[in-house]
Amino acid sequence: MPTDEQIRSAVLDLVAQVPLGRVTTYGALARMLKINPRQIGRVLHSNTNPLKYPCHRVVHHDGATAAAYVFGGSGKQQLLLKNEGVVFTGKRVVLASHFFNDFH
DNA sequence: CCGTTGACCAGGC
DNA sequence: GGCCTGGCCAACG
Repeated sequence: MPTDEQIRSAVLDLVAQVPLGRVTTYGALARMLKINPRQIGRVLHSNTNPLKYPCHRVVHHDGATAAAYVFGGSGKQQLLLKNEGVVFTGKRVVLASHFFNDFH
């Protein structure tokens, strides 16, 4: 059994792999690590380190941005993503063209 | 110890 | 797509 510390670093490691202009979802990460999606959110929330881990590239399963993004809310997260060239349809990311799944 | 909460998700309407 | 419901499970008070 992996310790929660291993889980934590595994999540952050995966997030760090998401390239510029691409995104992934909480659920996708959760399935990869065989854990509950809520744990993903917990890890990202308790480890706000935007400089090292691009947590703004993690969105909801439907492409919606995180409501409680620590840096300034979903609006700020959208701004950061748009800044990387991510295309939106209204309030949600176009997952069809930006979803990243080629993890190591 | 226990009820509540929450950076979620899938299914049904 | 939107709204509700139930399930999930660790963290918090």
